[in-house]
Amino acid sequence: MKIVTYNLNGIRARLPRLVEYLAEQKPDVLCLQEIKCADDAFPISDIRAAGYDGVWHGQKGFNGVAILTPEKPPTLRRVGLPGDPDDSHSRYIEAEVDGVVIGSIYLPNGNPVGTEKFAYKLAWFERLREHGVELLAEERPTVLAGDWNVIPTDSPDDVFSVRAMAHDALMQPESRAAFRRILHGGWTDAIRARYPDGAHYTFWDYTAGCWQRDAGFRIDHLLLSPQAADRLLDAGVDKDYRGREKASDHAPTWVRLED
DNA sequence: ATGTCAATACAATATTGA
Repeated sequence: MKIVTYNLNGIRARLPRLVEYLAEQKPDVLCLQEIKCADDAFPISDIRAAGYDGVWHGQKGFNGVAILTPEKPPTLRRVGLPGDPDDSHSRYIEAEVDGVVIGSIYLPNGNPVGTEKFAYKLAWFERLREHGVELLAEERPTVLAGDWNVIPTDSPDDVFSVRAMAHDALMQPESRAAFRRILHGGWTDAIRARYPDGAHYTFWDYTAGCWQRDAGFRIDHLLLSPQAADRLLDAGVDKDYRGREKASDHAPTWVRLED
């Protein structure tokens, strides 16, 4: 079972990449982020024409998440993260696929540091941790997949330049502590479980020739519950999609679980 | 600081968010 997370950076602008990915990789579950479209603008007919269906939580202009599956849509469990009824951002959707619980996450970027945006990021992180505790209590195979907007460590395996990114919200001690606190609650970072070392970047900025000089970092993560981690066969990044025409700035990142 | 991009408001460019 191949479960993928892919921050599209605009589903309409990226429709050729999306359809191509479905045809070439045939994921069993595809979690999307930054679809950047309202619910009624979601291109479901194109997705159905590609043999997939889905559930989505859109928003005009920015944010927006979805979960796609072959043939029929997954069983929707939740739209939006609990804990703040005033949160208007579309950043979380949760569904069940073949007995596996899947959350598609678009965690707030949080830049610039020291503003309300950074405070919102940390608050959202904590709400996600609390929801994760509820999910773990179910003791089921569960995957929280998405753009977590956090670079876990200073290692060159996680970030091309500590100096260049030092003041970014993705690298702040508070962001990392929030991520670690979730991991320490019992979740497994799939890429690092499969590959303790080695650069597995998932994002390369459009500016400054970052892709051409491999100036990337690792922010798209799949966190596994113990019941999912027991079934982990492989994990990786489909890096070549970043180098294609009209590419997203993220690459699809995936796990394969034993059926 | 950006060698960039997408979406929006608006009507050719500026703003926002990344």
